[in-house]
Amino acid sequence: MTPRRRATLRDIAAALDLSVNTVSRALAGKDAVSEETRERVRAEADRLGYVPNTMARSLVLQNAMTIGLVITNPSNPFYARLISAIEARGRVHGYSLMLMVTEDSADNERRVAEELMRWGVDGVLAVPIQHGTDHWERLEKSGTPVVLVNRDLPGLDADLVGVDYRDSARRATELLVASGARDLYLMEEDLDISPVAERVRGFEEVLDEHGIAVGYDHLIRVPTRRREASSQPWDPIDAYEIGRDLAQRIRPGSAVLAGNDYFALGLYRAFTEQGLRIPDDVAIVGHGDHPFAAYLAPPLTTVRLPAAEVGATAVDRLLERMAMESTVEPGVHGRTLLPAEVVVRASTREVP
Amino acid sequence: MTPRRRATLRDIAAALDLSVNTVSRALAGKDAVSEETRERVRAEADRLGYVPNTMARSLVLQNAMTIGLVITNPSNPFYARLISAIEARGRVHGYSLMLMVTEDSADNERRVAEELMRWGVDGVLAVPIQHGTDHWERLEKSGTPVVLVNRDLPGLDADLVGVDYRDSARRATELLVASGARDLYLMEEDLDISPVAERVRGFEEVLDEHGIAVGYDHLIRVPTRRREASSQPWDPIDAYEIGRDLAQRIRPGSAVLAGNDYFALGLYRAFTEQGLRIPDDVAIVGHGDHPFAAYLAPPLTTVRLPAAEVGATAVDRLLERMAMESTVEPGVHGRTLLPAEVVVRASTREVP
DNA sequence: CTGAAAGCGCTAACAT
DNA sequence: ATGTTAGCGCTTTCAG
Repeated sequence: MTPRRRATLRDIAAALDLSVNTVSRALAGKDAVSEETRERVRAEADRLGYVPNTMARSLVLQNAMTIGLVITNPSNPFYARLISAIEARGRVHGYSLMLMVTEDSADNERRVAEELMRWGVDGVLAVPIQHGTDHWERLEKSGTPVVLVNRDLPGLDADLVGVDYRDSARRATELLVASGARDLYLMEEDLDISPVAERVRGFEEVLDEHGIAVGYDHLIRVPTRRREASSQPWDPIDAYEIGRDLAQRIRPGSAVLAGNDYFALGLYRAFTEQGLRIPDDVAIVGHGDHPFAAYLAPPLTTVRLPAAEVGATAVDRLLERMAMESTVEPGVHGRTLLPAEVVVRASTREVP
Repeated sequence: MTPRRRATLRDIAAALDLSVNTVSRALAGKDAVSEETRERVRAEADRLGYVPNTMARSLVLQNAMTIGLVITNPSNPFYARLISAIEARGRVHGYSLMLMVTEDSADNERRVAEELMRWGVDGVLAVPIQHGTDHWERLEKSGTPVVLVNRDLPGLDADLVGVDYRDSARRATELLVASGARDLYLMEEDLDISPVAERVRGFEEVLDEHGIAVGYDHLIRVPTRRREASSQPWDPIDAYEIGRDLAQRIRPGSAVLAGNDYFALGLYRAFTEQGLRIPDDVAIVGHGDHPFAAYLAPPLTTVRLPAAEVGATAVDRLLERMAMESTVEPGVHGRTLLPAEVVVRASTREVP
């Protein structure tokens, strides 16, 4: 099989003794072409296995029909679902997806932002790390709208579509307090990102409202492991080790709100090993509602994140921005926070 | 901020009163340019925020510097890790990733194959479904090499990089037999794909070698749920329901080999609820070594899949094919199966 | 060392 | 209804 060159409009034109232009219009379904010609063109295109060249088309049309997605780690189930949702919604509108993975590295992020510029993608969806805004600004200034997803980036004037983590933390904390917990812990990844900050805020607000003192050790930051590419997003081992210490000094009827279900997983093991009963001795609430959450013993109460909605909404927002083109006025960017739902299962005590 | 047009070579040339050509060579680092000119060009490019236009470049160079990745579902943790690994390895070689999601739909697969042709990607990595080979063949015939990943596709003359599931099933089954199980079940998704077929083969081979009869009901096919986009890859509920029935008729000292860890998860709950003890009454082995596996009670014995290696190897193989270009001889495609490792934990009985 | 010309494959004026 | 011309941004002969 000779890997032959792809057929072009010119090939069709030559075979039919027409101009390239006519062939183009015939195939594009424009009006100024006789039905007969159109048919002949279609037939010849079929015969030649003609496939339009998107790059050439994009070059002249000045639109890439592509959106860039910058994500930290596809192995995080939330981001995996986000990718699916974004790809699906993009395709509906005829857009292809260029995927860039940063692994939470600042260098990577700069590099991929640059690469996206080179490609001239029509818009960018990004889960940003917290190291500088200039590469995103350059993108925006060159006319490529950027929509932040899940994580906010203070200092950058861009749209955001995310989850209302402050509210989810509030509701989870309320649940814990209502079920009798007076000794509450919040376990979060030691990363300076808005979802963590928002959850801390919601958590502390509720404790404050109930007049519950927040001790210096009630905010547990789990050190972020250096992770290799394609690794798991979090390793429950960290939470497990912390949980073992915690089990020693924890008082009966306390509770832990975990920033993700993997932490909860580690805590389950740590507490169980130490003879603590869930939820009688310690109540636990996770975040993410990963598939395993409902199957733990006891089933984990957790916060279900609206991944599909966030993805679809982010694409829609980006499309709106793209439609606005040059008419972008600074300062009008919106933040959309979608509500998360607390799924009550058996790792929390009944509310009387 | 006026979303100004991106600066082009021509802008630089005009500003410096040079030809576009000279600017191009200066920036490309070609020799035939004086150091002084080169410096001036660089400075002006910087000043203008010049970013080369990859599309234009690709159009003339006839290479897209892009590889297409066609995957069924990013929410499958194995595929999520594959995506990371492929993206990382591709980037090392200067390639960007165009991601297409099929959700195991034949229509989607045809559509994305077509789209990849339009883009003129330099190569394609695909986790294929089992519905026709012609769209992949068209890709190959147009000069775009295709490397199959994880799943084989009989009838298509293409390279494959995957996991040696027959071997993993063999080893898992051997372990089960060695630990005393005589009543063995294999639980697999009801999908006609090579990984399942290979595991069935390995499973039956070993039983056969040990003179253990395989009953008609020892191969449990779990019906594939119609799943929405961005959903979980498998819902443990299916395995749970089947497990409840199974618990009724299972004999002491039996064992189940599950095609994925989610099935194992459902079985854990079903068996535990029915008062069966793991591994004493039933031993269980999963596939995937998902993060939760080590944290179940008891910790799950499972097969760890070499996702990162498969991804990296697939990219390397694709790059080799791309280098061969037109010198492709049919029939020389290779199948590379990477070994998986059985991680023995506590859901299987000790081997005496 | 630099420039002029041609062309990648396609679309959009502007003819005819 | 069809053809001609021009050009998207870049690289590559080939001259000078």
